[in-house]
Amino acid sequence: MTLFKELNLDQQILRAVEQMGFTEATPIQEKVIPFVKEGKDLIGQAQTGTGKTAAFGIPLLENIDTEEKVTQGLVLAPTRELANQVAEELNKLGRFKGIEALPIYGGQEIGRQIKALKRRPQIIVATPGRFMDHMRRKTIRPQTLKMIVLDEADEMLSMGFIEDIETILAEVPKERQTLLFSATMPKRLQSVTKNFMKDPEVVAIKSKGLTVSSIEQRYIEVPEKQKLDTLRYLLDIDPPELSIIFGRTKRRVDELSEALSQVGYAVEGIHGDLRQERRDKVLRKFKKGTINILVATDVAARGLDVTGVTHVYNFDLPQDSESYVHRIGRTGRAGEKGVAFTFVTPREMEHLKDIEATTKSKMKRQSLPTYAEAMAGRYQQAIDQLRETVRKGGYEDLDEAAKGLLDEYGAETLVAAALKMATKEPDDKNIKLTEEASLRPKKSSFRGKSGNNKGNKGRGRNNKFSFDKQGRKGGRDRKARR
DNA sequence: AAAAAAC
Repeated sequence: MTLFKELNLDQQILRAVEQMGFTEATPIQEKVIPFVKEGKDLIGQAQTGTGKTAAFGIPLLENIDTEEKVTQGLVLAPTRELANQVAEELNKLGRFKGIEALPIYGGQEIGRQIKALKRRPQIIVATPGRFMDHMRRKTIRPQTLKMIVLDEADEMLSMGFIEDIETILAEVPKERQTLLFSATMPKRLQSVTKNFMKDPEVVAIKSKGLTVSSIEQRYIEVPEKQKLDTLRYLLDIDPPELSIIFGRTKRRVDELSEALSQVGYAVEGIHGDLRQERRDKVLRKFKKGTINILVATDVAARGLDVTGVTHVYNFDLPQDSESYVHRIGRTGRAGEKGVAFTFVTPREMEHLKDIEATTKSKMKRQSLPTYAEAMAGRYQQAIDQLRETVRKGGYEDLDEAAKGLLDEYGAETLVAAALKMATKEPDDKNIKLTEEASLRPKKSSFRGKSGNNKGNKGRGRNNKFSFDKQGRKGGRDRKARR
Protein backbone atom coordinates (compact mmCIF):
# COMPACT_ATOMS: atom_id res chain seq x y z
CA MET A 1 0.00 0.00 0.00
CA THR A 2 1.32 3.39 -1.00
CA LEU A 3 0.19 6.76 0.24
CA PHE A 4 -0.16 9.66 -2.18
CA LYS A 5 2.24 11.52 0.12
CA GLU A 6 4.94 9.02 -0.80
CA LEU A 7 4.50 9.43 -4.54
CA ASN A 8 6.46 12.66 -4.75
CA LEU A 9 3.59 14.67 -6.08
CA ASP A 10 3.52 18.34 -6.81
CA GLN A 11 2.30 20.16 -3.67
CA GLN A 12 -0.68 21.67 -5.46
CA ILE A 13 -1.80 18.35 -6.88
CA LEU A 14 -1.34 16.56 -3.57
CA ARG A 15 -3.43 19.19 -1.87
CA ALA A 16 -6.24 18.63 -4.36
CA VAL A 17 -5.99 14.84 -3.97
CA GLU A 18 -6.23 15.14 -0.20
CA GLN A 19 -9.07 17.58 -0.38
CA MET A 20 -10.92 15.06 -2.53
CA GLY A 21 -10.57 12.65 0.36
CA PHE A 22 -7.92 10.30 -0.99
CA THR A 23 -4.91 9.25 1.00
CA GLU A 24 -4.02 5.83 -0.36
CA ALA A 25 -3.21 5.16 -4.00
CA THR A 26 -4.96 2.23 -5.68
CA PRO A 27 -2.73 -0.45 -7.24
CA ILE A 28 -3.05 1.00 -10.73
CA GLN A 29 -2.31 4.52 -9.53
CA GLU A 30 0.73 3.36 -7.63
CA LYS A 31 2.13 1.73 -10.76
CA VAL A 32 1.06 4.17 -13.44
CA ILE A 33 1.88 7.51 -11.82
CA PRO A 34 5.68 7.10 -11.66
CA PHE A 35 5.96 5.85 -15.25
CA VAL A 36 3.86 8.63 -16.67
CA LYS A 37 5.73 11.25 -14.67
CA GLU A 38 8.92 10.07 -16.32
CA GLY A 39 7.35 10.74 -19.68
CA LYS A 40 7.06 7.12 -20.80
CA ASP A 41 4.40 5.74 -23.11
CA LEU A 42 2.13 3.34 -21.31
CA ILE A 43 -0.52 0.72 -21.88
CA GLY A 44 -2.79 0.25 -18.90
CA GLN A 45 -4.88 -2.84 -18.78
CA ALA A 46 -7.28 -2.41 -15.93
CA GLN A 47 -10.86 -3.10 -15.18
CA THR A 48 -13.20 -0.25 -14.47
CA GLY A 49 -13.56 1.21 -11.03
CA THR A 50 -9.88 0.97 -10.20
CA GLY A 51 -9.13 4.66 -10.05
CA LYS A 52 -7.93 4.80 -13.61
CA THR A 53 -8.80 8.43 -14.26
CA ALA A 54 -6.67 9.70 -11.42
CA ALA A 55 -3.94 7.25 -12.40
CA PHE A 56 -3.36 9.04 -15.67
CA GLY A 57 -4.85 12.34 -14.56
CA ILE A 58 -2.44 13.08 -11.73
CA PRO A 59 0.78 12.69 -13.75
CA LEU A 60 -0.84 14.33 -16.77
CA LEU A 61 -1.54 17.40 -14.66
CA GLU A 62 1.94 17.30 -13.19
CA ASN A 63 3.52 17.33 -16.62
CA ILE A 64 1.54 20.38 -17.73
CA ASP A 65 3.60 23.53 -17.97
CA THR A 66 1.38 26.30 -16.65
CA GLU A 67 3.76 28.95 -17.99
CA GLU A 68 2.84 27.91 -21.49
CA LYS A 69 -0.59 29.12 -22.52
CA VAL A 70 -1.34 26.37 -25.05
CA THR A 71 -3.29 23.14 -25.03
CA GLN A 72 -0.88 20.40 -24.06
CA GLY A 73 -2.95 17.38 -23.15
CA LEU A 74 -5.72 15.50 -24.94
CA VAL A 75 -7.89 12.74 -23.54
CA LEU A 76 -10.11 10.86 -26.00
CA ALA A 77 -13.11 8.99 -24.63
CA PRO A 78 -15.85 6.88 -26.24
CA THR A 79 -18.94 8.61 -24.90
CA ARG A 80 -19.94 12.18 -24.15
CA GLU A 81 -20.83 11.38 -20.56
CA LEU A 82 -17.43 9.86 -19.97
CA ALA A 83 -15.68 12.86 -21.50
CA ASN A 84 -17.61 15.12 -19.17
CA GLN A 85 -16.80 13.05 -16.17
CA VAL A 86 -13.10 12.80 -16.90
CA ALA A 87 -12.90 16.55 -17.45
CA GLU A 88 -14.67 17.11 -14.16
CA GLU A 89 -12.21 14.96 -12.28
CA LEU A 90 -9.20 16.58 -13.96
CA ASN A 91 -10.55 20.00 -13.06
CA LYS A 92 -10.83 18.96 -9.44
CA LEU A 93 -7.34 17.52 -9.38
CA GLY A 94 -5.85 20.49 -11.20
CA ARG A 95 -7.68 23.18 -9.30
CA PHE A 96 -4.79 24.45 -7.20
CA LYS A 97 -2.35 24.28 -10.06
CA GLY A 98 -4.69 26.46 -12.06
CA ILE A 99 -5.30 23.99 -14.87
CA GLU A 100 -8.42 23.91 -16.99
CA ALA A 101 -9.66 20.70 -18.60
CA LEU A 102 -12.31 21.44 -21.20
CA PRO A 103 -14.81 18.80 -22.31
CA ILE A 104 -15.47 18.91 -26.06
CA TYR A 105 -18.11 16.70 -27.63
CA GLY A 106 -20.96 16.60 -30.08
CA GLY A 107 -24.45 17.82 -29.34
CA GLN A 108 -23.07 21.01 -27.87
CA GLU A 109 -23.21 24.33 -29.60
CA ILE A 110 -20.02 24.63 -31.61
CA GLY A 111 -19.80 28.42 -31.33
CA ARG A 112 -19.62 28.26 -27.58
CA GLN A 113 -17.01 25.54 -27.78
CA ILE A 114 -14.88 27.64 -30.08
CA LYS A 115 -15.12 30.52 -27.65
CA ALA A 116 -14.11 28.27 -24.77
CA LEU A 117 -11.21 26.93 -26.81
CA LYS A 118 -9.91 30.47 -27.24
CA ARG A 119 -9.16 30.45 -23.51
CA ARG A 120 -6.51 27.87 -24.40
CA PRO A 121 -7.35 25.22 -21.80
CA GLN A 122 -4.25 23.17 -21.03
CA ILE A 123 -6.22 19.95 -21.40
CA ILE A 124 -9.02 18.93 -23.75
CA VAL A 125 -11.19 15.90 -23.05
CA ALA A 126 -13.06 14.97 -26.20
CA THR A 127 -15.03 12.41 -28.11
CA PRO A 128 -13.30 11.65 -31.42
CA GLY A 129 -15.93 12.98 -33.82
CA ARG A 130 -16.16 16.50 -32.50
CA PHE A 131 -12.41 16.71 -32.00
CA MET A 132 -11.90 15.89 -35.68
CA ASP A 133 -14.46 18.53 -36.54
CA HIS A 134 -12.46 21.14 -34.65
CA MET A 135 -9.26 19.97 -36.25
CA ARG A 136 -10.72 20.57 -39.68
CA ARG A 137 -12.05 23.97 -38.67
CA LYS A 138 -8.61 24.72 -37.29
CA THR A 139 -10.18 25.75 -34.03
CA ILE A 140 -7.96 23.21 -32.34
CA ARG A 141 -4.29 23.02 -33.22
CA PRO A 142 -3.06 19.52 -32.49
CA GLN A 143 0.54 20.64 -33.04
CA THR A 144 0.83 21.93 -29.49
CA LEU A 145 -0.16 18.64 -27.86
CA LYS A 146 2.44 16.86 -25.78
CA MET A 147 0.36 14.15 -24.14
CA ILE A 148 -2.43 11.98 -25.50
CA VAL A 149 -4.58 9.60 -23.48
CA LEU A 150 -6.84 7.05 -25.14
CA ASP A 151 -9.34 6.12 -22.46
CA GLU A 152 -11.48 2.98 -22.82
CA ALA A 153 -9.67 2.27 -26.06
CA ASP A 154 -11.39 -1.06 -26.67
CA GLU A 155 -14.73 0.69 -26.51
CA MET A 156 -13.64 3.29 -29.01
CA LEU A 157 -12.52 0.46 -31.24
CA SER A 158 -15.78 -1.44 -31.03
CA MET A 159 -17.69 1.75 -31.68
CA GLY A 160 -15.82 2.30 -34.91
CA PHE A 161 -13.65 5.26 -33.89
CA ILE A 162 -10.39 3.58 -34.57
CA GLU A 163 -9.79 5.28 -37.89
CA ASP A 164 -10.59 8.67 -36.41
CA ILE A 165 -8.11 7.98 -33.68
CA GLU A 166 -5.43 7.03 -36.16
CA THR A 167 -6.12 10.23 -38.08
CA ILE A 168 -5.78 12.27 -34.92
CA LEU A 169 -2.61 10.48 -33.84
CA ALA A 170 -1.09 11.14 -37.25
CA GLU A 171 -1.73 14.88 -36.80
CA VAL A 172 -0.16 15.34 -33.40
CA PRO A 173 3.60 15.86 -33.03
CA LYS A 174 5.74 12.72 -33.03
CA GLU A 175 7.49 14.01 -29.95
CA ARG A 176 4.75 13.27 -27.50
CA GLN A 177 3.67 10.90 -24.78
CA THR A 178 0.89 8.44 -25.55
CA LEU A 179 -1.10 6.54 -22.94
CA LEU A 180 -3.66 3.90 -23.74
CA PHE A 181 -6.14 2.39 -21.32
CA SER A 182 -8.24 -0.59 -22.17
CA ALA A 183 -9.92 -3.46 -20.41
CA THR A 184 -9.11 -5.82 -23.27
CA MET A 185 -6.47 -5.88 -26.01
CA PRO A 186 -7.95 -6.95 -29.33
CA LYS A 187 -5.58 -7.36 -32.29
CA ARG A 188 -6.63 -4.17 -33.98
CA LEU A 189 -5.69 -2.22 -30.88
CA GLN A 190 -2.31 -3.89 -30.72
CA SER A 191 -1.59 -2.53 -34.17
CA VAL A 192 -2.35 0.97 -32.91
CA THR A 193 0.07 0.54 -30.05
CA LYS A 194 2.70 -0.71 -32.49
CA ASN A 195 2.28 2.13 -34.96
CA PHE A 196 1.70 5.04 -32.64
CA MET A 197 3.44 4.29 -29.36
CA LYS A 198 7.09 4.29 -28.43
CA ASP A 199 8.32 1.34 -26.46
CA PRO A 200 5.34 1.41 -24.10
CA GLU A 201 5.41 0.10 -20.55
CA VAL A 202 2.61 -2.34 -19.96
CA VAL A 203 0.82 -2.15 -16.66
CA ALA A 204 -1.75 -4.83 -16.02
CA ILE A 205 -3.62 -5.02 -12.80
CA LYS A 206 -3.89 -8.68 -12.09
CA SER A 207 -7.18 -10.21 -11.31
CA LYS A 208 -8.51 -13.70 -11.75
CA GLY A 209 -11.15 -12.73 -14.18
CA LEU A 210 -12.39 -9.59 -15.82
CA THR A 211 -14.97 -8.93 -13.19
CA VAL A 212 -14.61 -7.45 -9.76
CA SER A 213 -15.03 -9.85 -6.88
CA SER A 214 -17.01 -7.39 -4.80
CA ILE A 215 -19.87 -7.77 -7.28
CA GLU A 216 -22.24 -10.61 -6.59
CA GLN A 217 -23.39 -11.98 -9.92
CA ARG A 218 -26.70 -13.76 -10.30
CA TYR A 219 -28.85 -14.81 -13.17
CA ILE A 220 -32.53 -15.59 -13.43
CA GLU A 221 -34.03 -17.66 -16.19
CA VAL A 222 -37.18 -15.84 -17.14
CA PRO A 223 -39.47 -15.93 -20.17
CA GLU A 224 -39.61 -12.67 -22.09
CA LYS A 225 -43.19 -11.95 -21.04
CA GLN A 226 -42.43 -12.23 -17.34
CA LYS A 227 -39.41 -9.94 -17.32
CA LEU A 228 -41.24 -6.81 -16.25
CA ASP A 229 -43.00 -8.46 -13.31
CA THR A 230 -39.81 -10.19 -12.30
CA LEU A 231 -37.99 -6.87 -12.28
CA ARG A 232 -40.68 -5.21 -10.20
CA TYR A 233 -40.62 -8.07 -7.72
CA LEU A 234 -36.87 -7.84 -7.39
CA LEU A 235 -37.04 -4.09 -6.86
CA ASP A 236 -39.61 -4.59 -4.09
CA ILE A 237 -37.98 -7.53 -2.38
CA ASP A 238 -34.58 -5.89 -2.13
CA PRO A 239 -35.00 -2.17 -2.85
CA PRO A 240 -31.84 -0.70 -4.35
CA GLU A 241 -30.43 2.55 -3.08
CA LEU A 242 -29.24 3.36 -6.57
CA SER A 243 -29.57 1.07 -9.55
CA ILE A 244 -29.11 0.89 -13.29
CA ILE A 245 -31.30 -1.28 -15.51
CA PHE A 246 -29.85 -2.07 -18.92
CA GLY A 247 -32.08 -2.66 -21.91
CA ARG A 248 -31.06 -3.72 -25.38
CA THR A 249 -32.53 -0.98 -27.52
CA LYS A 250 -33.43 2.67 -27.22
CA ARG A 251 -37.10 1.93 -27.69
CA ARG A 252 -36.94 -0.72 -25.06
CA VAL A 253 -35.41 1.75 -22.61
CA ASP A 254 -38.18 4.26 -23.31
CA GLU A 255 -40.89 1.69 -22.73
CA LEU A 256 -39.34 0.23 -19.65
CA SER A 257 -38.76 3.55 -17.93
CA GLU A 258 -42.29 4.62 -18.81
CA ALA A 259 -43.73 1.39 -17.43
CA LEU A 260 -41.78 1.61 -14.19
CA SER A 261 -42.61 5.24 -13.58
CA GLN A 262 -46.29 4.45 -14.12
CA VAL A 263 -46.23 2.04 -11.22
CA GLY A 264 -44.53 4.52 -8.95
CA TYR A 265 -40.78 4.06 -9.18
CA ALA A 266 -38.47 7.06 -9.26
CA VAL A 267 -36.95 6.32 -12.62
CA GLU A 268 -35.67 7.98 -15.81
CA GLY A 269 -34.37 6.58 -19.06
CA ILE A 270 -31.19 7.54 -20.88
CA HIS A 271 -29.98 6.72 -24.40
CA GLY A 272 -28.27 8.25 -27.38
CA ASP A 273 -31.37 9.52 -29.13
CA LEU A 274 -32.16 11.95 -26.35
CA ARG A 275 -30.92 15.48 -26.69
CA GLN A 276 -27.66 16.06 -24.92
CA GLU A 277 -29.24 18.48 -22.42
CA ARG A 278 -31.72 15.82 -21.49
CA ARG A 279 -28.98 13.22 -21.08
CA ASP A 280 -27.03 15.55 -18.81
CA LYS A 281 -30.11 16.37 -16.79
CA VAL A 282 -31.09 12.75 -16.24
CA LEU A 283 -27.59 11.89 -15.16
CA ARG A 284 -27.50 14.81 -12.74
CA LYS A 285 -30.80 13.69 -11.19
CA PHE A 286 -29.44 10.19 -10.79
CA LYS A 287 -26.20 11.36 -9.21
CA LYS A 288 -28.14 13.57 -6.82
CA GLY A 289 -30.51 10.73 -5.91
CA THR A 290 -33.65 12.53 -7.08
CA ILE A 291 -34.28 9.33 -8.98
CA ASN A 292 -32.80 6.06 -7.78
CA ILE A 293 -33.33 3.99 -10.91
CA LEU A 294 -31.71 4.69 -14.26
CA VAL A 295 -32.89 2.71 -17.28
CA ALA A 296 -30.21 2.79 -19.95
CA THR A 297 -28.81 1.42 -23.14
CA ASP A 298 -25.13 0.62 -23.27
CA VAL A 299 -24.47 4.37 -23.43
CA ALA A 300 -24.31 4.18 -19.66
CA ALA A 301 -22.33 0.95 -19.56
CA ARG A 302 -18.99 2.50 -20.28
CA GLY A 303 -16.89 4.21 -17.72
CA LEU A 304 -19.82 5.94 -16.12
CA ASP A 305 -18.82 6.66 -12.58
CA VAL A 306 -21.63 7.11 -10.14
CA THR A 307 -20.76 6.21 -6.60
CA GLY A 308 -23.17 4.16 -4.59
CA VAL A 309 -24.83 2.08 -7.31
CA THR A 310 -25.96 -0.94 -5.32
CA HIS A 311 -27.77 -2.94 -8.03
CA VAL A 312 -27.36 -3.51 -11.74
CA TYR A 313 -30.07 -5.33 -13.67
CA ASN A 314 -29.46 -6.71 -17.13
CA PHE A 315 -33.07 -6.68 -18.21
CA ASP A 316 -31.84 -7.93 -21.56
CA LEU A 317 -28.78 -10.09 -21.86
CA PRO A 318 -25.87 -8.02 -23.20
CA GLN A 319 -24.62 -8.68 -26.71
CA ASP A 320 -21.16 -9.74 -25.74
CA SER A 321 -19.10 -10.37 -22.66
CA GLU A 322 -17.32 -7.02 -22.87
CA SER A 323 -20.61 -5.25 -22.58
CA TYR A 324 -21.47 -7.50 -19.65
CA VAL A 325 -18.27 -6.65 -17.85
CA HIS A 326 -18.78 -2.95 -18.37
CA ARG A 327 -22.39 -2.99 -17.34
CA ILE A 328 -21.94 -4.83 -14.08
CA GLY A 329 -18.86 -2.72 -13.40
CA ARG A 330 -21.19 0.22 -12.71
CA THR A 331 -21.71 -1.30 -9.28
CA GLY A 332 -19.19 -2.50 -6.71
CA ARG A 333 -17.01 0.51 -7.40
CA ALA A 334 -14.19 1.63 -5.13
CA GLY A 335 -14.39 -1.64 -3.22
CA GLU A 336 -18.03 -1.28 -2.26
CA LYS A 337 -20.43 -4.17 -2.57
CA GLY A 338 -22.83 -4.56 -5.43
CA VAL A 339 -25.26 -7.06 -6.92
CA ALA A 340 -25.78 -7.70 -10.62
CA PHE A 341 -28.88 -9.55 -11.81
CA THR A 342 -29.00 -10.85 -15.36
CA PHE A 343 -32.25 -11.92 -17.00
CA VAL A 344 -31.91 -14.79 -19.44
CA THR A 345 -34.64 -16.21 -21.59
CA PRO A 346 -34.53 -19.99 -22.01
CA ARG A 347 -33.22 -19.74 -25.57
CA GLU A 348 -30.39 -17.46 -24.45
CA MET A 349 -28.96 -19.88 -21.93
CA GLU A 350 -26.17 -20.88 -24.26
CA HIS A 351 -25.15 -17.27 -24.72
CA LEU A 352 -25.00 -16.89 -20.98
CA LYS A 353 -22.56 -19.77 -20.77
CA ASP A 354 -20.38 -18.00 -23.35
CA ILE A 355 -20.29 -14.90 -21.20
CA GLU A 356 -19.41 -16.89 -18.13
CA ALA A 357 -16.62 -18.62 -20.02
CA THR A 358 -15.06 -15.42 -21.38
CA THR A 359 -15.30 -13.52 -18.16
CA LYS A 360 -14.09 -16.53 -16.19
CA SER A 361 -16.77 -15.93 -13.66
CA LYS A 362 -19.74 -17.87 -12.50
CA MET A 363 -23.15 -16.40 -12.03
CA LYS A 364 -25.31 -17.86 -9.32
CA ARG A 365 -28.63 -19.14 -10.48
CA GLN A 366 -31.60 -17.69 -8.71
CA SER A 367 -35.17 -18.82 -9.01
CA LEU A 368 -37.98 -16.52 -10.05
CA PRO A 369 -39.11 -14.23 -7.28
CA THR A 370 -42.74 -14.76 -6.31
CA TYR A 371 -45.63 -12.38 -5.94
CA ALA A 372 -45.84 -13.25 -2.24
CA GLU A 373 -42.21 -12.31 -1.70
CA ALA A 374 -42.78 -9.07 -3.55
CA MET A 375 -45.79 -8.23 -1.39
CA ALA A 376 -43.80 -8.98 1.75
CA GLY A 377 -41.15 -6.60 0.45
CA ARG A 378 -43.70 -3.91 -0.26
CA TYR A 379 -45.18 -4.23 3.23
CA GLN A 380 -41.73 -4.07 4.74
CA GLN A 381 -41.09 -0.84 2.87
CA ALA A 382 -44.38 0.53 4.16
CA ILE A 383 -43.40 -0.41 7.71
CA ASP A 384 -40.02 1.30 7.31
CA GLN A 385 -41.77 4.33 5.93
CA LEU A 386 -44.15 4.50 8.85
CA ARG A 387 -41.30 4.13 11.35
CA GLU A 388 -39.43 6.91 9.60
CA THR A 389 -42.50 9.14 9.74
CA VAL A 390 -42.90 8.50 13.46
CA ARG A 391 -39.22 9.24 14.01
CA LYS A 392 -39.40 12.54 12.16
CA GLY A 393 -42.41 13.77 14.10
CA GLY A 394 -44.21 16.99 13.22
CA TYR A 395 -47.76 15.64 13.12
CA GLU A 396 -49.13 17.28 16.31
CA ASP A 397 -51.89 19.01 14.40
CA LEU A 398 -53.30 15.56 13.63
CA ASP A 399 -53.76 14.65 17.32
CA GLU A 400 -57.45 15.44 17.37
CA ALA A 401 -58.14 13.46 14.21
CA ALA A 402 -56.11 10.57 15.61
CA LYS A 403 -58.15 10.46 18.79
CA GLY A 404 -61.39 10.42 16.84
CA LEU A 405 -60.17 7.61 14.59
CA LEU A 406 -58.97 5.60 17.58
CA ASP A 407 -62.40 5.76 19.19
CA GLU A 408 -63.95 4.72 15.94
CA TYR A 409 -61.72 1.77 14.92
CA GLY A 410 -59.16 0.75 17.49
CA ALA A 411 -55.39 0.81 17.23
CA GLU A 412 -54.61 -2.39 15.30
CA THR A 413 -57.05 -1.73 12.54
CA LEU A 414 -55.74 1.78 12.08
CA VAL A 415 -52.09 0.85 11.92
CA ALA A 416 -52.80 -1.91 9.44
CA ALA A 417 -54.80 0.46 7.27
CA ALA A 418 -52.02 3.05 7.41
CA LEU A 419 -49.55 0.42 6.27
CA LYS A 420 -51.85 -0.66 3.49
CA MET A 421 -52.09 2.94 2.39
CA ALA A 422 -48.32 3.29 2.26
CA THR A 423 -47.89 0.06 0.33
CA LYS A 424 -47.04 0.30 -3.33
CA GLU A 425 -49.86 -0.55 -5.71
CA PRO A 426 -50.19 -4.23 -6.48
CA ASP A 427 -50.20 -5.40 -10.08
CA ASP A 428 -53.58 -4.13 -11.08
CA LYS A 429 -52.30 -2.05 -13.94
CA ASN A 430 -51.83 -3.99 -17.07
CA ILE A 431 -48.54 -2.75 -18.44
CA LYS A 432 -46.79 -4.45 -21.28
CA LEU A 433 -43.67 -3.89 -23.30
CA THR A 434 -44.29 -4.08 -27.01
CA GLU A 435 -40.85 -5.09 -28.07
CA GLU A 436 -39.36 -8.47 -27.52
CA ALA A 437 -35.66 -8.28 -27.15
CA SER A 438 -34.34 -11.74 -27.52
CA LEU A 439 -30.90 -12.10 -29.02
CA ARG A 440 -31.85 -14.53 -31.73
CA PRO A 441 -34.41 -13.66 -34.36
CA LYS A 442 -37.89 -14.86 -33.71
CA LYS A 443 -38.99 -17.90 -35.63
CA SER A 444 -41.91 -16.05 -37.03
CA SER A 445 -39.91 -13.09 -38.27
CA PHE A 446 -40.62 -12.50 -41.89
CA ARG A 447 -37.46 -12.13 -43.90
CA GLY A 448 -38.66 -11.69 -47.45
CA LYS A 449 -38.08 -14.34 -50.04
CA SER A 450 -34.33 -14.87 -49.87
CA GLY A 451 -34.73 -18.38 -48.50
CA ASN A 452 -31.26 -18.18 -47.03
CA ASN A 453 -32.32 -19.39 -43.65
CA LYS A 454 -32.46 -22.96 -44.72
CA GLY A 455 -28.99 -22.99 -46.16
CA ASN A 456 -27.43 -21.58 -43.02
CA LYS A 457 -28.95 -24.04 -40.65
CA GLY A 458 -26.51 -25.69 -38.32
CA ARG A 459 -23.51 -23.64 -39.30
CA GLY A 460 -23.83 -20.44 -37.35
CA ARG A 461 -20.88 -19.79 -35.11
CA ASN A 462 -18.48 -22.18 -36.71
CA ASN A 463 -18.69 -20.50 -40.04
CA LYS A 464 -15.13 -19.59 -40.80
CA PHE A 465 -16.07 -16.52 -42.77
CA SER A 466 -17.33 -14.96 -39.63
CA PHE A 467 -17.21 -11.30 -38.77
CA ASP A 468 -14.53 -9.71 -36.71
CA LYS A 469 -15.21 -7.96 -33.42
CA GLN A 470 -16.29 -4.75 -35.05
CA GLY A 471 -18.87 -6.59 -37.03
CA ARG A 472 -17.21 -5.67 -40.30
CA LYS A 473 -16.21 -7.99 -43.02
CA GLY A 474 -12.53 -8.10 -43.81
CA GLY A 475 -11.26 -5.71 -46.48
CA ARG A 476 -14.17 -3.34 -46.36
CA ASP A 477 -12.43 -0.66 -44.38
CA ARG A 478 -12.16 2.75 -45.91
CA LYS A 479 -8.42 2.70 -45.64
CA ALA A 480 -6.26 -0.18 -46.66
CA ARG A 481 -4.38 -1.92 -43.93
CA ARG A 482 -0.77 -1.12 -43.64
C1' DA B 1 -28.59 -6.52 -35.17
C1' DA B 2 -27.91 -2.50 -31.69
C1' DA B 3 -25.60 1.18 -29.79
C1' DA B 4 -22.43 5.07 -29.83
C1' DA B 5 -20.43 9.25 -32.32
C1' DA B 6 -19.99 15.08 -36.33
C1' DC B 7 -22.48 18.66 -38.85
